[in-house]
Amino acid sequence: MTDDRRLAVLRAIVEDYVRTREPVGSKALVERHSLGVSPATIRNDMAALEEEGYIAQPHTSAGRIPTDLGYRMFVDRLARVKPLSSAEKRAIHSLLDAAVDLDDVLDRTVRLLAQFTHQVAVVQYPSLSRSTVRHIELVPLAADRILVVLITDTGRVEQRVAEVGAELTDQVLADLRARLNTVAVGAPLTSVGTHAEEVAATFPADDRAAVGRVVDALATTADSEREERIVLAGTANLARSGPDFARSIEPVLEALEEQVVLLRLLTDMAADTGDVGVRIGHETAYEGLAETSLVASGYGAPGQVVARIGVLGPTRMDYPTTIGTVRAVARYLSRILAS
Amino acid sequence: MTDDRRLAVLRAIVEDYVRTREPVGSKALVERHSLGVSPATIRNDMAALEEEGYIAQPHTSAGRIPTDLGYRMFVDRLARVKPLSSAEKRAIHSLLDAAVDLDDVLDRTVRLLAQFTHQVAVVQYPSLSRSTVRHIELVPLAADRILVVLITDTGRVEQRVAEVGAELTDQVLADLRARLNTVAVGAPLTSVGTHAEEVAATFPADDRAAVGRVVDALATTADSEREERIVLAGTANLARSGPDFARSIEPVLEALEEQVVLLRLLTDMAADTGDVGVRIGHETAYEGLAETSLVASGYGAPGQVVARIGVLGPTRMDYPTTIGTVRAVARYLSRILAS
DNA sequence: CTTGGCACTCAGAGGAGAGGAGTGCCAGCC
DNA sequence: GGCTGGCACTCCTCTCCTCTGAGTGCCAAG
Repeated sequence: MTDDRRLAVLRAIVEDYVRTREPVGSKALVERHSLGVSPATIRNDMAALEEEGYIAQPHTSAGRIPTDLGYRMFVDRLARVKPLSSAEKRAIHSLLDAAVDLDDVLDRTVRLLAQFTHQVAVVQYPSLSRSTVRHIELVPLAADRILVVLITDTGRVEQRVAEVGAELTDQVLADLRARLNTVAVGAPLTSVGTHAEEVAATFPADDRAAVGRVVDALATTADSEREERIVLAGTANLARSGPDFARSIEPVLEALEEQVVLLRLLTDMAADTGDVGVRIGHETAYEGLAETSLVASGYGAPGQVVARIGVLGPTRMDYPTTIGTVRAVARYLSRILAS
Repeated sequence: MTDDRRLAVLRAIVEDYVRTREPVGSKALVERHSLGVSPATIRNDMAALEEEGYIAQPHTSAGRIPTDLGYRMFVDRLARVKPLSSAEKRAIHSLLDAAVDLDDVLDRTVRLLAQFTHQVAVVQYPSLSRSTVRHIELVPLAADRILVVLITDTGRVEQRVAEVGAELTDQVLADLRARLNTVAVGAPLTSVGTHAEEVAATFPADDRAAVGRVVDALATTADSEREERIVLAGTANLARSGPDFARSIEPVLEALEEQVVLLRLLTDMAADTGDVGVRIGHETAYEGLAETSLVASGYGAPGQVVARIGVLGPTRMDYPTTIGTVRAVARYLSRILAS
């Protein structure tokens, strides 16, 4: 028994199961794939694959189903990523090029991804922690209310209103604005807090308190942890995934609302490399996603991942196409943002 | 047969059905509610109620189920709105008071509403069309890119980047900013476009094109139609609604993604009055929501609805508590925003 | 108008049985 | 040694059937 054939069998099982959603048996396998051997031989291979944990039987006298490990093997060694159709490529171009700002780009992207993959799409906003400051603006709304606006190099615009007990003259405000920008522009957001406090310290005691409030607001705005955001689309696709997945949909919806879970997952994977990563079933280490896989990729400047996009669906998804789509969309998104 | 009793029967049917999710029969009715008559009498009433379209039978030899019309009657004439528990009131206070800005307030509100009602909660952002301008800010990002920020009296902050072909000197920009604010502050957003164009026309021809770009960006930002936003929470509650509702969940999720549908619904109802309104089943006039009801209320200054919040759930929901909750949360939200 | 009685209907539960897909194993063959 | 056909076995699934019981509509009497 050659190892090659056993892997071919595994691949065939995964492909057939993904297509039919039914356990696949030895006879059906030889019929659909030209493996050149008899069902009995395949049965031996299957027994071995089961022994090694790549496939499993729902019950005796049923065909085999890939396990998480089986999918893992498939993804790592057997799958050949499918490129996008040219119609899809055109759709990406025409849709994303028409976007007017960051919000719009990400919104269109996530919808596109959901539509292409027929699954739930996730887009993470460019992480504040890896961004640098492009500009800080202070806008007086009333004598004692200042709107603090923070603009990053990735195009994100964050704002917050600071209630500054005392009054701040336009003079002081202009001064503060100028100095903040001098110090902070180009610096990573993570350092904004300390930079800003240093600036605040140089102000006369009279204004110290009010300036402090403004600086606090700026610091919270720049606090990356709190401000991680994600956008979803295609949740209805979950319900369309078929009756076999119906049970799982509630916990998945829950996980989607608990954005924390998703964020941690996205951050964990593909943190290292910018390319597409896959988390299969239990690998997500989250109970609610035990029957779900996440295909995600970083995006941003080459070699510098600013955030991630991904697709969430049943473990029995079509990995080759999904991976291809996620990769293509991530690349195009990166290109758009770079311009 | 008195009309009173027939209505009492209808109320009993609705209440029991909502509680048990099973068709309710004449015998069970007299047992659970002290109606003082025999099952046979009730049967006559039920036949009449069915004749009038308030209840229906899933099949012969099953109990009765309220129709949309039955629920409508229940809501309009039979239900007594249930006030919030004091624990819930405390929860509202402690949670919403801790919010830091509009985004945060609405986010907390929608989560709260979902948690209280165990259904899908919707919050619409304060409509731009009914807001007035509090401030306009122009921030140069680069020589030819201007960030246009628009702040409304309802606390919304909208921004957009304008690519202004030519360069704009700080001088011109400051001038433009000052004049725009002079003209637009306090004016309704709907008039911002025309105001801004008038201002632009007064600039020297050299800058006219660049200024025009900025003004365009401002106008789109103020374009209310495009910028209606809603926030959702509790979609997982849909899946928790029980197996009888499982079929309906996919179209509902779809409707939720098609925010347009929801927006139209919200706008249509309670447009007139600020109080709680209810759309039941087919009354939503949207196929996907045929088995769903929407309970919504306006919020904002008294008599002046700036936007709406609501709850979406199976037609067989507990209307008295849901209405009570939505009303209470809407009122509290209004109070928070007024301060 | 209300009521008890009664015949009738029909969904749903439960069980029996047939069918069939799929398996594991073994003995023979290349 | 690996491959193959044959074969007995397992057990899920589907279908059909029956039976039960809740619930009804109607009627005649109170």
